Amino acid sequence: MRDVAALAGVGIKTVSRVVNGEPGVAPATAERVSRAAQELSFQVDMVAGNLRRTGRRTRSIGLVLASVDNPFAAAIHRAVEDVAEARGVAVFSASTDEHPDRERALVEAFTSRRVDGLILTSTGVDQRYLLRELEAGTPIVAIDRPAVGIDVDTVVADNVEGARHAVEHLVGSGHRRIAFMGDLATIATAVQRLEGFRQAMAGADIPVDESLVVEDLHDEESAFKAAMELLMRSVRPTAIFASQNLITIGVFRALRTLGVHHSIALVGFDDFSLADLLDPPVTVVAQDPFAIGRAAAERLFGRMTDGAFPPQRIVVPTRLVVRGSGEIRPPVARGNG
Amino acid sequence: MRDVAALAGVGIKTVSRVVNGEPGVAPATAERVSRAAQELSFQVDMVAGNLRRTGRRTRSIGLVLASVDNPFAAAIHRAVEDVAEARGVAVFSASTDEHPDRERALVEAFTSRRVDGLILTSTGVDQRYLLRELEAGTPIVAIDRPAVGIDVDTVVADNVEGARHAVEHLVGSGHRRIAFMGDLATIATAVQRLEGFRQAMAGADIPVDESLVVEDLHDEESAFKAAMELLMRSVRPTAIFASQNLITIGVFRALRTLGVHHSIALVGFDDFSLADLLDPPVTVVAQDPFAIGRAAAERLFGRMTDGAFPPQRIVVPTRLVVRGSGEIRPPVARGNG
DNA sequence: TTGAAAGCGCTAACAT
DNA sequence: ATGTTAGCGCTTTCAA
Repeated sequence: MRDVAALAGVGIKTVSRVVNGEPGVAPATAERVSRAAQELSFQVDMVAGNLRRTGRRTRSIGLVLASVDNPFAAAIHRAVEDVAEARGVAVFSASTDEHPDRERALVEAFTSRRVDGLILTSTGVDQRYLLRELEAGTPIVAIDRPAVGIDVDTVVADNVEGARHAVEHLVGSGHRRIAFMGDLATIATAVQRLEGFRQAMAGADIPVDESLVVEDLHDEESAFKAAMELLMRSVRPTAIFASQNLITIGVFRALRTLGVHHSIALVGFDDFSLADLLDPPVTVVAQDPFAIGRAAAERLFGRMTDGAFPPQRIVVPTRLVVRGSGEIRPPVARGNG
Repeated sequence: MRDVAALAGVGIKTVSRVVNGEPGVAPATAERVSRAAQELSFQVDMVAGNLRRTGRRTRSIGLVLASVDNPFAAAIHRAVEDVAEARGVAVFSASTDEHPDRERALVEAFTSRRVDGLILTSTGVDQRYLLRELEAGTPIVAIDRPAVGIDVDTVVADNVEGARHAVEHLVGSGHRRIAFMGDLATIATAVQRLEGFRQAMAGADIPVDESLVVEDLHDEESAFKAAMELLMRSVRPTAIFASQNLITIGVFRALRTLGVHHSIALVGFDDFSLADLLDPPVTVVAQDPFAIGRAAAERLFGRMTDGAFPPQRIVVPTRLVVRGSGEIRPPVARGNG
């Protein structure tokens, strides 16, 4: 920058003004500076600027996801990127794989790089370690799940309502023996979806058979095995509510493997690509990950300019997508099934 | 850091040594410093350190993808992250949507933040604007497609061979009227896959009917429409080779819509989730995006420690996954069909 | 093993 | 409209 200033015959601050598009430079001077910068193929060093910039901003944010390689998270990622890019902000991203230790390490990697804000999919244990950062003025937005022990903006799906809706849908088709297949109980959304399941059952005066409640699944494989086990019992469910993407697919594979995909109903939480082309097409409670990501990013940037109001909780609605698998009716009841 | 030094009663450099785990500090001193750091809840400011650090490293890299919201790119992303994380390096990521302008803007956003390296999915036009950065010592690795006009490490799939293999597979089932449905002709992989298609046809002495070669598709929608048009002609193909993920799905939807999914063969390039559960299950040439991402990241970090050998070209093999749709035989030929 | 001084390249604050 | 000076918080260099 010094060299550019020398070549253009101006002060260094003028160069700074020009390359940053700040006002208060005569067009002719600006032109001269631009030419000199071009000549020397000068590029600003934001790292140096970050050290002194107002508010100590680095124009970067950190995005902590369960895994970048996961369609739900990837859609959020894309939405966040689009909002950030429009503001000239770069995005660091990383994956926790649901490990609290990894979450902390990633957050520290980001905060030590002085990100201007953090969007976090919490692993659900305890986020009080973020208190200092929060007090220091770094905005934080929790997505998909609330953060524990800190009071921050939160953007989540209506997990309880969505799950209740799904189960009510099954009940409406006449099902009473409905199984719940859930994700890790450390994940807040998994717990909430189970709560929605219980609410729907209670609302229909159906006692929950706890042997039909399976938790701590996390991938296709474990869901497949659990569903196979469940479906090979003497008394099996007439419908299954799967609380997550990969679990839905694992359960679907089990239904197909046992040839009962046209006789046992299935509703999944979270939509997935090609669900409509399967046999039967899979009924799901669709989330809107783009809306979640966009809302989170907008909250985050909103906080940066005006941090003086209480944390908000934004609930993004879900939508039941009726496709077929969820409309299969139970076998005609004899007695009190 | 000054405060920590004061509290621990040591020099500032000693604090620096301790928090960075550098050798040459007496255990007792280190302990005292650690305690003081804890007390003041001190966290290093990497941004400040970046200004002076040897080699001007920032311990961050930039990853430019077609879109982070795309299963192929997301898998690459995850693999890159895992390699980087093990080295304490943070990853900036962003999406070009195949726009050269956006690519440049993103690359500049990253280089002005002084990333230690760049992994780039080029939009295929011209990457000579990276020459300066390259000469300045920033390692660059092109993934999925070569970069144009600069000589850098490159990690790609064996597009020509993979496509040829797919088409040979169709020819082996007796097909002669084989359609090619390709991505944007600006994308190098699309061109290479068409080349593989032509090689296979030439190898089997089958003249290519250019009316069956469709290019410039890019998403499900456009592929669906193009396939519908193709399949409603009086003389239609007996088999289709789809050169990309979303195109394969779009074509599949068209086959289903017209009820010809059991009579017209389909092979796709790039595997996708649930391909095995469709009716018929879809035969594909599977790529290995994790291997591509891992190889690219390892090349990148390799360059950082030893940049003195010529750029390498790493070709990650593909694999034909036979599932059903690609094994459908053509109707019995009468005459020279 | 430890510390003092210099300075990375920029931006802020304050002249002019 | 433009320039000057100080200093961001660290790491480097070099001396003790």
